[in-house]
Amino acid sequence: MQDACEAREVLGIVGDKWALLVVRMLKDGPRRFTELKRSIDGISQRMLTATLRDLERDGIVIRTVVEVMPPHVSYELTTMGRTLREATAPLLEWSIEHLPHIATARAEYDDR
Amino acid sequence: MQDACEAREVLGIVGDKWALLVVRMLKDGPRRFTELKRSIDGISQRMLTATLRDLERDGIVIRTVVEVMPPHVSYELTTMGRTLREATAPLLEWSIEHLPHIATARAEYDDR
DNA sequence: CAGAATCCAAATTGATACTG
DNA sequence: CAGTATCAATTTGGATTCTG
Repeated sequence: MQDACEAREVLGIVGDKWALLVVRMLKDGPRRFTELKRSIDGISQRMLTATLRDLERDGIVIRTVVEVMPPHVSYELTTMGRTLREATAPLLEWSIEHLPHIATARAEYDDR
Repeated sequence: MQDACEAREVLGIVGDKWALLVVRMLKDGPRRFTELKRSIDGISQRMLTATLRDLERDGIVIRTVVEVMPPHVSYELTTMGRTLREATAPLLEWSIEHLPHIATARAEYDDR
């Protein structure tokens, strides 16, 4: 299993509780910190900050300070970030297709 | 963002630290508990048990007690489990392709 | 607005020992 | 072999307060 190492590394990125949610929010272009905060239900500003910094560190998002009045901070996907987003698309489709089935399986399992 | 809910649910499955690693180990057919334990480096037997139970509960793996001597327990992917495995394949390819780039980005970031 | 810093509660996890 | 049970340690995360 020579690629087990790769699999684990990528899990450090996508396995993060919020990372893929943030990537998804950025798929249609740049978003501001507050926009992200508002649109990702339940995320604290602490976690959003941490998630964004990790993604920035990994070269998946770019952080830009926009010097208008009032100034704000904009985040957008890098080229690599967009390829990541594309690579996760099948997973989202899978979830939309199978989640009902999973709910059923789970309910049956819990009945026993 | 009407599918945010789906995205979050699926993260509850794939976002698990070990789940995808287990699914990957099962891609070529059934494996026994101990085989999985050995081949997934660093997993404790506690975590393997918990991960397998979650996957079983969600209808992604099947647990079978094999009544030979000595008896053992076999795990294999369900049909749905195999579709999940296929849906995660692009992500693995992505990781193999981009991980070096991520390492670079990370190193540069940390230098500052 | 976009964070940083601090504090604290809760959830995860590993190590270990035990069992049918 | 394939777990379960328990405990301790670490991590994680939320709430809150403060700042350029």
